[in-house]
Amino acid sequence: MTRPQTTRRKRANGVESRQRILDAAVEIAGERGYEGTSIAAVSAKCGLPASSIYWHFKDKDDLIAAVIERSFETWLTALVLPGEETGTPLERATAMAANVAKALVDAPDFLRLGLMLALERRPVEPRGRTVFLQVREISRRRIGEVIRTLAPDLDEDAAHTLADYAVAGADGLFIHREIAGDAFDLVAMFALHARLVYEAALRMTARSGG
Amino acid sequence: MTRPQTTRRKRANGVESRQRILDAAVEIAGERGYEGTSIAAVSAKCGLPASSIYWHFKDKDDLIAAVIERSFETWLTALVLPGEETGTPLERATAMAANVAKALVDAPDFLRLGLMLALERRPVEPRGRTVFLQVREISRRRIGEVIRTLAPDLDEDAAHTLADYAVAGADGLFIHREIAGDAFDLVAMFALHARLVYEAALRMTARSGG
DNA sequence: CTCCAATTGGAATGATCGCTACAGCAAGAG
DNA sequence: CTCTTGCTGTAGCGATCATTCCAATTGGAG
Repeated sequence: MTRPQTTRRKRANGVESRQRILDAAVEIAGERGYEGTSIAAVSAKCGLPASSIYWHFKDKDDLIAAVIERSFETWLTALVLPGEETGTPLERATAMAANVAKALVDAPDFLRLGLMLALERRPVEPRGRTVFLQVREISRRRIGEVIRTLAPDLDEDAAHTLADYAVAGADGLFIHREIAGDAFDLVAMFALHARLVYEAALRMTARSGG
Repeated sequence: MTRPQTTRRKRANGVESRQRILDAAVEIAGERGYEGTSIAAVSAKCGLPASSIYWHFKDKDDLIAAVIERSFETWLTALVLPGEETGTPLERATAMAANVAKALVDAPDFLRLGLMLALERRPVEPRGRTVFLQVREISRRRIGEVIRTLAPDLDEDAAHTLADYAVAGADGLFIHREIAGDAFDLVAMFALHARLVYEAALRMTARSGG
């Protein structure tokens, strides 16, 4: 169990093979969904035999979960959050939304696959679906915090509702871009979305507070 | 070809069998997606042998397309559009959105399955996906017309953008309800969505027009 | 009755499914 | 050198896949 810290990882393939398998799997799963992702197809696409896939991953469910996890990390890496001294609160909110949209354009696999899994309701839930829903829930809470920061006088229910509305809108806009293609400017639409949510928060505050 | 108009449809099953097959198929397809819908599973659920399914439908793709078409008709039947003399334009818009949401709660299969198919990008596109995208495009145009009616001075680009935003929001809110369950009040959220879009249209009109 | 068309039942097709068993090979450790 | 570990290659397991074939069955038309 004492693993040697000297740089040994060169004898066959190892880490690189795992990446190749995940690369192939994310492509096929994004095309055909959970059930449509066959081990044989992944094997053919990455050039490694099925036994290698099963050496790296326990079973198909484990593979899909790993795909979700890695594509989420890829998306997180692509996501650059702006500094805090940018301008008005509205400008900061729209800039943040625009950066999320940019990351989604650069790394769409996470949300595409996650939404596919989220819409399915099979008797035994795939682990990848659970992972996605957890990440989604965390995002929802974070958006809720941002909303409460930007509109501190908003009551709890309204902030919760607006956070739900914000994530739902993000999902919907992403899907619309997946359908409509590059012609749909996701970054601009996310900025618009952020503005509408922000203005709604202001109006709701004024209504309940005054 | 001269089909007898006397009520003969009683000898084996015919029309009823077709409905039973579609009932089973919509349930399984809504659970497991396109690839996960096996003829054997549909056969087991509806009690009819596979040969009956293939007598009624050309192949699996034809079956899924029929499922989409019928669930769309079911949704259209559940959709009651309000009369035109209800109140302010805003009230009419929110009432319309609420009715769409109610129909989605009562008949969610169409949008659930349609979005599942829409997210997939398999090399040979299922006919059901094409059907769904066409219906969706028609809806988008209709929403654009409503927006132009409610905000006649809005320029064409802004109306188009808001129509995209409206359908995307509807999709996203629907998905959020599929994930969160009955605790998420889809009708109220659709009403809120309609209000935000409406107010955005007014603001955009004021900005460009004045 | 006979005949025909509409359905169903059941069995079978070859292909593909997820997954496993196991031998082979390359390289670091002793 | 040998031994172990990490990974690949081949073959194959039983199950299930979409689809087809064809022999019943059933009720209306003649």
